[in-house]
This record gives sequence, C-alpha cells and structure tokens, in this order.
Amino acid sequence: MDGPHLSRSCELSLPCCADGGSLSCTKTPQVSGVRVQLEMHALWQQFDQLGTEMIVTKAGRRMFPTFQVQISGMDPTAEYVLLMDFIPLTIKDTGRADVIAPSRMHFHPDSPACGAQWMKQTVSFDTLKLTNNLLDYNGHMILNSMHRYQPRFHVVYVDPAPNSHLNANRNFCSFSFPETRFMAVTAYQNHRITQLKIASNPFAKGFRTTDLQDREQRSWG
Amino acid sequence: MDGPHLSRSCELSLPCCADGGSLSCTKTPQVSGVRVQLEMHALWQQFDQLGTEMIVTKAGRRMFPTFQVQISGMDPTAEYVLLMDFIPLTIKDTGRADVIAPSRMHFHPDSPACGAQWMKQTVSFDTLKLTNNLLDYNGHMILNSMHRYQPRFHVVYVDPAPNSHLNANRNFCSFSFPETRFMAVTAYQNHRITQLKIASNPFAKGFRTTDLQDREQRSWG
DNA sequence: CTCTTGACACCTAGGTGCGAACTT
DNA sequence: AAGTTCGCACCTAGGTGTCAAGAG
Repeated sequence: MDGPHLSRSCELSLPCCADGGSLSCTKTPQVSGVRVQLEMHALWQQFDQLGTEMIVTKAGRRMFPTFQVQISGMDPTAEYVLLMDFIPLTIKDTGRADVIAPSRMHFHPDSPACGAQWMKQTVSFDTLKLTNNLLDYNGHMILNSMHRYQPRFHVVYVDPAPNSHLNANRNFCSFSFPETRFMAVTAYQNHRITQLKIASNPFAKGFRTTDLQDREQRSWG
Repeated sequence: MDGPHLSRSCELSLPCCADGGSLSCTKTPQVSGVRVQLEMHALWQQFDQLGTEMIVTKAGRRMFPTFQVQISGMDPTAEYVLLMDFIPLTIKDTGRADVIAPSRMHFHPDSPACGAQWMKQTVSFDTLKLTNNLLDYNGHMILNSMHRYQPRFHVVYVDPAPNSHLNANRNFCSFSFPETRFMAVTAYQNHRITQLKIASNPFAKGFRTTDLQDREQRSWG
C-alpha cells in the first residue's frame, strides 16, 4: 500500500528528511543511531492480516494490542522525549465531508528521561487512549471513526544547547510499523477481529468459549 | 515529645540548619519560600490520638492514611525533586539488640518536575510501601517492626549551576508533621486502630459491620 | 509467650465485548 | 439502514484485615 517496509526491526523513519523539507538531513549523533523494535510483533501481524480495528469511545479506549517498543542505540546519558501520533491513511469517500480531527501528540508519561532509562526495558504506551470526541479534554488521541490510521513513534533528543531550536529538525527521529495500522471503529465490523481480541486480550477473558481461545492466549503470555 | 510544632501548615523544617552543622543556613530563594500543608489532617490526627500503627509486610504495604501534601511558594520554573524518609523515634528496649535498618530515601515517582507541576495539585506518596524485609529489592522503605517512626518530607531544588554540590546544603528544605508518626507492626496491637482503619480505608470496606463505620467513611470522602 | 507469616474472602478500580436503545 | 451510545456482566490487578499456623 505504501511501499516496501522493514517490519520486525524497523529502521524506517517516515518523516526523516521529509518533514520540514530540509535538503541536508544529517541527524545529531544522539538520534542517528537509534533503533526501535516492535514488541508483540507476531500478534500485531495476526491482527493486520484480518484488518486491525480499534474501538474509539467518548471516554477513551486503550489500544489492543498495546504499542510497545524496545529501543537501542541511544546515548545513555542524553535526555530524550518519546511520543506518538497517528497519520490518517486512505480517505474513505462516504459522501459527507470529513471533519478534520485536531492532530494531537501523545507524550510518553515517563518523558523526559535519559537514554539508559528508555533502553533498559520495554517502553509501553498502555496509557494511551483513543477517542472520537472532538471536544475531548482528557488529552486522548482524537480519531475519526471508520477511518484508517498509521501509528507513528518519535524519539526527540532534548538538546541542552542554547538556540537548540535551530537544530530542531536534526534532533528527532521517527518510526512507523506498517503492521500496526488500523481502522478506528465504534463497534467491530469484522467478527474475526472480535474473536482475535477476545482470544488475546486478558480483559476479554469473560467472553471466551472454546478451548482454542484459551490456548492461543496462553501462547502469547 | 519533641517540642512544640506547627501542625496544619507546617513550616517546621527539622533538618534545616541542623543537618551538616553549617552555621550560616541561608537557603536559596528557590526553597526558602516553600510552604507545605498536610492533607487529610483531621484523619491523621484522629489516628495519632489512638497511636497510629502501620502494617509492614515482606512484600511491602502501603501507608494508610496516605502521606499527601499541598505545596506552595516554589519557583514555578525551577526544577525540584521530592522525597521522603523515616526517622526512628523512641528506641523500645526489648532486651535484644536492635538491627539497624538500612535507611532509604523514597523519591516521588514524578521527580524531577518543575515547581508549577508540583504546586498545581496534591502531591501523593500512595506508591510508597513499607516493609520489614531487610533484604528488600523492590525499593520499599525498610522499617523495624514494633518501632516508632516520624515520616519526613524533603524538597530539593535541582541546581543547574556548575559546582552546585558546593551549595547542596542550601538547596533543600525538610518538613515533618508530628501527627504522622506511627509504630510499624506486623499485626495491629490496638483494636481501636484496627476499627478506625476499617472505617476509613475504602479497601477495608469488606470488614465494616456497623452503620457508624459507613457514616464516618462518607464524611472523609 | 510474643511476634511473624501466608492463604483467604472481600473489597476498589478499571479494562473487555455485548446488546438494546438511540441517532441520523 | 448504518453508525453510535450506554448500562451491564465478566474479567484483571491489586489493596484490606482475618485467622490459623509457624517461628523464636
């Protein structure tokens, strides 16, 4: 759909050299070596093959699977901010005008922290919530239902130098895992997605019926 | 027991000018104006009148009431670290030698943060846990059972200046609320303490029997 | 004897999809 | 007809004191 991508260990950086239109795109050493690996890759891929759907509610709903990454290559002593946003993918022509949802950034709550902190264990965005409420005041990510999105992950080096804003475009790096794309919905459209959610999300255990679903859950830990 | 203290709005700073033995004890402007007010003061006092007891377990147990404060007078833009420790009070002569528990500091998990952040809402140490396990690896506060302690609260200004360690004794301020003192126990000694815990801690609602206990809980919110 | 430990029932707090009711 | 909302039963995760059993 949008060209070949590395998936498991994704060094692809969508907006690198693309944002801001700068021609010279040398990154600072603090971000140039950063590598990001998606956790729960097999589960994400299983969902993606069916066409992942994520529930959005007025109050805000977690993502499942959760967006989690393992990071390497940071400067252990340098300070970084980690954040996520969501890029609209195909625009579904429904005949009515699309409301342009305000584009928000979700800062990882541990931001800012030094590289050693971020690298020593999996970084999880489990507090991130999706909403379809355009007037949301809770800081959740606002998405349009029945639209598709590509989650994007940003690593921003906190440059202590004066006039660091002049280097703003050199101080960050972005990562995008195609298998994490999804459609925002208020109710599941694909029954196979529902079944896979029930089978793999511990909080939906109450809806499991078959042994198969229990067995699948066990294998994901 | 240890002299007159202000209690509700406690500007008392136990170690100010006492720690380090420095004679000139001028504090930096970033901490000199800091004021701290204990939350749930009435409840703390009610417990203190009975002789507060806090359960310690191997796995770690929360304090109840929780140590919560409202802070004012910080420099909104300056960065601070907030932490707590526990000072042993009277030494109960039990005939056996006292094990000297390693004295730990508990950093508030939001540390470091700027003054504006700390002042805009109540600062709660609800993640702090007490343990009697001398070999604890979970970062809990290690206390000796059947011993009494005085919780102490520290505000530390993170000085960005080079050689800031030379001003270390000027960059912090400490606060101590006498009504938060308690005895660490593995099982409650005073039945009236047990009853007050059951009446006031939402997690102990399962043990309430009388209407009175329900009514008291309601009044504390 | 005094003090500590650990399994337990009972809560709080909040994350699931379901299905009926509602909106457009 | 298609999409959204909301109360609900059912879970996970973890904070309570109790009580019987254990340790010294």
